[in-house]
Amino acid sequence: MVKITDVARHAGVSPSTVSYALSGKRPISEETRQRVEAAIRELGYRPHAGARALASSRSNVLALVVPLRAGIHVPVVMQFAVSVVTTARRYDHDVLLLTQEEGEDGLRRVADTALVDALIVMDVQLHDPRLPLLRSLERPSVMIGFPAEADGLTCIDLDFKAAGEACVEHLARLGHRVVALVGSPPEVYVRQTAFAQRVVQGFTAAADRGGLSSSVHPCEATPAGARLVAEQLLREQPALTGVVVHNEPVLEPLIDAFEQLGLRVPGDLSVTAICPDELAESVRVPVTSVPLPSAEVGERAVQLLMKKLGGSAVPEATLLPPRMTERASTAPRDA
Amino acid sequence: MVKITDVARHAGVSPSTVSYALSGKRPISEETRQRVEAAIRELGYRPHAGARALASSRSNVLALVVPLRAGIHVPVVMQFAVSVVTTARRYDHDVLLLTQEEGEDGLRRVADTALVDALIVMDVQLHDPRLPLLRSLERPSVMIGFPAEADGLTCIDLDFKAAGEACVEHLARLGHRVVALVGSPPEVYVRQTAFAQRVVQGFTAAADRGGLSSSVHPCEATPAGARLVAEQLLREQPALTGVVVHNEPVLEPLIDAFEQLGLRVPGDLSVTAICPDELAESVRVPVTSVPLPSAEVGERAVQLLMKKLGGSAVPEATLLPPRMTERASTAPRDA
DNA sequence: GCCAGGCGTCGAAGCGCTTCGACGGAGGAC
DNA sequence: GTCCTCCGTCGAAGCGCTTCGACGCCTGGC
Repeated sequence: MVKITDVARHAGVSPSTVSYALSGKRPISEETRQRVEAAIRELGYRPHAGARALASSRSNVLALVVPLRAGIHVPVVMQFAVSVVTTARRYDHDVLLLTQEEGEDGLRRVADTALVDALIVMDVQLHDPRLPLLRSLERPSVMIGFPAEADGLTCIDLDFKAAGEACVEHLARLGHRVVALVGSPPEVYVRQTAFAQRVVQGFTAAADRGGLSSSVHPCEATPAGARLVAEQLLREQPALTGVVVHNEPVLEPLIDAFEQLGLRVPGDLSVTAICPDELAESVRVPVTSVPLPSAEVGERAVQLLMKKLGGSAVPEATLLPPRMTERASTAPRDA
Repeated sequence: MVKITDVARHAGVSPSTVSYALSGKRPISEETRQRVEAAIRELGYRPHAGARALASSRSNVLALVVPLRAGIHVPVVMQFAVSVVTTARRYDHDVLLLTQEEGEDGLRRVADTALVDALIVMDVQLHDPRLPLLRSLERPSVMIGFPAEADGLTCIDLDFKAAGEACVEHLARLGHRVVALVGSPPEVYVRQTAFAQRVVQGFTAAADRGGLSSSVHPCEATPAGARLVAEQLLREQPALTGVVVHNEPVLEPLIDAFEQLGLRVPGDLSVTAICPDELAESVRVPVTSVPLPSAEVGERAVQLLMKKLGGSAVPEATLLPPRMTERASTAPRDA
């Protein structure tokens, strides 16, 4: 193994000079830097991560806790993860993967052993048990999602409440008076997953404000679940003309089910969704949607963490505004 | 931060004794061990990962390279990842997440900096450019998937060839004489992704052996792609009665398309798939399938790595035999 | 009763890097 | 010309842990 002393000898300088040339923490003359860089290249030098972590008390590794529970859409999780890793690399950091299963112990472990410098936590619940832990940790963290009480913590997410509102307002603008939200599976609400709750809040608030009649329907993430909800809606809400879907796997099956029950989209029923653009576009009837900008959220989460690691203050809450794309699934009522 | 010397002082022993009590690498009297453990608990001691890595030249971290290219089924990737993380934790290891995008440089980096002790690589191609790199690395690795030439490397995967054969043989046993394989999107074959190729080999070999007439059809991973292939099959293979699907997202849409074209499953057409059990079970007509045992593959991959890290020899190739589950989508021809 | 051998523990020497204080020399201010 | 400053570099001291050799003591064999 080639080490920093080898590089130093080869370049005719001291090890500390090599270190400073690498980190830029002290000025090094152009000429010396060149020699050092040449030596590094010729010898194929790679600083030892452990030694570096020990001496600098920085591991340049971030922890990412991914959810693996029922009811969350896996591709979205993966998009987050990839975006986090990619962004972290831009800041010369790596990403350690933790599963929800490891729970609080896992967080504490990687933080206390100095395996990681900072943490990103996904799938936050309104009253998440990890909140006090994150507050007590001596390392910065960012949560993707908003708990009920976020004092002293840093959170970022799509503004799901505004997204719910945007969907309803879009439907209201088109003249719809009776709307329904087809949401996540029941267990997601039972767990009080923050983002699901906020969609409901926004949906309901906007409907009330606009004087619309509204109802909320959890839905199993299967085609069968979709059919069930479609039938139920038809039965219980015959005047229904607008639907908001916040449940990725169910979007296409639900539209199929409506059509099989004789409701044309958007002729009889306008449908909007909160889901990735790819999904919205790939459905037979492209769906007017508010995408969850996972790539942006992941990137911004890492950037927040980097700022915190750099000692800067960051806003406690970052809510990304929803951006709706109109597609073929919504139309004016009585059009 | 509490360190090993604090623990030692508190327990009235030397630091090395604490270390040996923790690692078990030398005998320690029961009584001393108790005192050490008590001290650790009382002080909340956590060994510093970097220091440990530096002194022992073991980081207790594994690298996992996940694919993020088009045409691979994301939930399956996630299952692998979770299984790898979970198993690694059982062996007191953590997992560093690398994306395919980082490529060979990323592998070399984490290996050379001693950030990780060993590597797991997914989505192997027949002529994978990372092969020579993995051979040259001084750290053990395991590939999930089989390249064309695996000499000197360790590979594990479902025996996709046998899986393809099993599907055909099952159909042949039921009396079907004309079969088709609906496969992955074209780009997967263009890239020569190993597992996709092997399914084709097994499918074709078994069909030839059994004197069946067979054809292979790549398929875009969208409902539209499924419809296209269904129509094409109907047109070009009117005598077709058996289909093997190896393309998760397309399974349900394909069956829908067949039924809309007037073919009943399994009445007119028997369908088998290579896909996760959950998917096979969630389709309207539960599908006879060979599951990809991702959890087992991930677990075994980690175990192989642990053996290699322990200095033991391991088999170069581990092929997990396919296990078919019969469901409602297959029936005897002319039944 | 004496010596060999092993068990249990200690001390010290690193592992490879960063960082702090120091220092020589060059340049600017007066 | 002198003094001060700042730039660029060096040396040494750790960072917190593991591990190797050494050593004392207890046990057992004869």
